[in-house]
Amino acid sequence: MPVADRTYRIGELAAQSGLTPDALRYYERLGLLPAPARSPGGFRLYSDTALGRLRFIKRAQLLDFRLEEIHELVSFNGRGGLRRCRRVHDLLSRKVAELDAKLKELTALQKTLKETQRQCARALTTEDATACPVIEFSNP
Amino acid sequence: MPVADRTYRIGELAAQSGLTPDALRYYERLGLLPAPARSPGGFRLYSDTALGRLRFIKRAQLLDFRLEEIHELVSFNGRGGLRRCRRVHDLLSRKVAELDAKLKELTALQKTLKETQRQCARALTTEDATACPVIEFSNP
DNA sequence: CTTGACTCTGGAGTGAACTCCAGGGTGCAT
DNA sequence: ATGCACCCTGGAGTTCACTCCAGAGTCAAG
Repeated sequence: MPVADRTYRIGELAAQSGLTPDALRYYERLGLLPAPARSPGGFRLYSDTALGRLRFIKRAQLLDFRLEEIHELVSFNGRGGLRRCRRVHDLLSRKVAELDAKLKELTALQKTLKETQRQCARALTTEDATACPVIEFSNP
Repeated sequence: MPVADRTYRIGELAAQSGLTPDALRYYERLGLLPAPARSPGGFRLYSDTALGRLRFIKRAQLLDFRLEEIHELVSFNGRGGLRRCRRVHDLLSRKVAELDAKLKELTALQKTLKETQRQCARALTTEDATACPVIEFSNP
């Protein structure tokens, strides 16, 4: 699955992942990103598995997991026993429920938003500022 | 549309809106919430239009508007002219696009999440921790 | 009136997730 | 061998959206 079997220095990995070197070091401090190999001179040398981990982190963040929760998720490695499994299960359940609710809400809001934006665009083309919708799309 | 034509003190409005008095005063400082009438002694006296505004703010927050952006939205009152209208339009366009992307991503993630959670639940009922999925749901 | 719950202001503090910095060292190309 | 871009560490600083606080005042009920 790896694209190539090479190593990255921190700046390169940062660029690949859309983060900054500082953010990567920060993740390492938090235990989210395993401490990578080092060059003789002390530079971090990442393999592309690190890239996978970073993608995972970003996706989890999109799901509104906080970094601490993500840490719990990634530090589960199959050797945590049932207690850990239960913890993971609970985290996921809660997130699934939250996400369901959020998706519903967002989908509804998106409709209103689009409608408002359309009105706004029309006001713009007719150059009639008074037709610009008063932004208080506070329906239900 | 108002439920009743009465006034609320800050604690009451806070309770109604699920916020805290501190948060309401904070919003007022930011210009998100118009400065309300005051009692002779200096207490804030809100009408229920404030409640509408607060609901608006919460919805906008759900849409990932930051408070500063929300401020831009609510300070548009139809008397800002076309420039303002354009600004609002741009904000909305950007948000609509962002939200489209986010919804797509979230919907996809939700599927993976549910699948993972299901596996996890099965591991739990069979008491087989090794069947607990390694949480690295980092597909595409 | 007194009491107790509530409110006022201005400013400091919090947590999350970074970001920036100084004062150094590394490494590769020329 | 000398630039020059990059990297190191530890710690301080930033932004966002609040939250907490002290010290003082308000107000409705009993």
